[in-house]
Amino acid sequence: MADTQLKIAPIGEGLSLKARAYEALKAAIMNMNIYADEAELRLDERDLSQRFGVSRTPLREALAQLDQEGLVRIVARRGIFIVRKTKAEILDMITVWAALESMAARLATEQASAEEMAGLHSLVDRFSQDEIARKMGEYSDANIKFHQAIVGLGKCPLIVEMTNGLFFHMRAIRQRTIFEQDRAKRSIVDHKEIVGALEARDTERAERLVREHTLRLRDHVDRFVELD
Amino acid sequence: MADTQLKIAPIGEGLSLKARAYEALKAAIMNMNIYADEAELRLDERDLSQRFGVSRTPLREALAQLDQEGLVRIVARRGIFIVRKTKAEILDMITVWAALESMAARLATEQASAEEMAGLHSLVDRFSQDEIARKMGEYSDANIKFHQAIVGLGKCPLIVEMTNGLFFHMRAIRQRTIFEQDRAKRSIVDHKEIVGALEARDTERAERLVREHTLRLRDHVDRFVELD
DNA sequence: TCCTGGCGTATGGTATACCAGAAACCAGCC
DNA sequence: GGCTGGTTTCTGGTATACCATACGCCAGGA
Repeated sequence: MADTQLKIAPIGEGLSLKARAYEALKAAIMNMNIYADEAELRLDERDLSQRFGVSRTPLREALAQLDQEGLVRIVARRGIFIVRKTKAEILDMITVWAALESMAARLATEQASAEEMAGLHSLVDRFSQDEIARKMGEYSDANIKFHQAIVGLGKCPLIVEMTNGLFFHMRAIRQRTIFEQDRAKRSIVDHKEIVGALEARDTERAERLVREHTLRLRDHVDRFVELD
Repeated sequence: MADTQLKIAPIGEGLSLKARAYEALKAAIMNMNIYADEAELRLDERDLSQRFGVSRTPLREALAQLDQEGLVRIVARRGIFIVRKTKAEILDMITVWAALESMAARLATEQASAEEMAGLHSLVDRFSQDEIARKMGEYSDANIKFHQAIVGLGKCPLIVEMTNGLFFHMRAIRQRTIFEQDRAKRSIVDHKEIVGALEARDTERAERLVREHTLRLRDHVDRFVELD
């Protein structure tokens, strides 16, 4: 299996301009704090096409895709606007997330190997409670990684894809760190319980714990996060 | 509240060519039995643009959208192909459906009014068991309507939107009537139980019944439907 | 001062021409 | 006869010019 084959270097990026524009725009929107008051929520096709150095055509296709995904809204002859999710929409996304991840947990108890479970276990252990206070910043990422890991163990590509979309939209909110804050402590406990249920192959319990955990986050956001 | 206002007729279709092309293509694909052996799965931009009487630009945007939704697959310099879902993908869609609808049922027990529940009840009663044998053709539609009704009662627009997308993809398979067939009888019983749990506001039970009902369909498809 | 209507401008929508790569086809050599 | 190389053609990708409309500006009149 040694590389007797000649591996040609990837000359171009290999991606279409549309795809590159899409990724660039997505990244740009993600790295922008769209909830800041002074945020410029309006985009201009011609301006962007100049800055990217491509024509409007591939750019428009990329924007159309972002529009369909709900990141921007294109209004004919008015402009293209970066979408600020309403609180209700955020809550709905968390609800769907709960539904999908709990189903993934259910599947994981039937599909995942012992090794995969072990990997999950270590992911939780790495963040023992006392570390949290110091690593609060990192926690949010680790938290998402944990949930994505569970989703992955469900072995259902569609669920993975859909939750990735949801997580992306959430990242915009993450700026408002209130999101987890003093929920971190509780989360760790929840996560340990969840891993326990998964490893015990307790389907019903794993599903229930995951659902309740995420729905609790939903209630938390509902009560303490102010958007709109 | 009488109409003292002058209601102006909608002069044009009001829709962009892109939107119209999208709808037309979607309808065309839906009405086509893409699983027939002789089905022409290849589309041509130039040919379509001539037949629709619009230029390639709006057509391409419509196709790009269909591509993103998974109805077609665009391959650079190769062609545009109508997608035949694999069996694994169908099963995954049913799994997600189960996850979303069971969550909707959960929400419905908390959100839906008594009147709405009654509406659901009548929907089931209209299809008593003995009628089924005769109306087998209609059953599939009624079945989907029932499930959509439950999803609607959850009052979560995102779940509604997502399940609609899933149902659309399923319709292509419906041709192969095996889908329900001798499951109709069992379905009616299940549906009545589900309505019962919803009306009793038994959150956990409603969720469980809906999930199990749909996962049973999943297993049925897994065992008896042959695709690919 | 405020309303009104014309008109210019900005912006997304559409049409069209051209580009580049892949596949099919064909001629020619071994 | 079959493989090889070029060449043609078909197809999606990209660039660009033009179109149509929503909005703002401004002059004019009540």
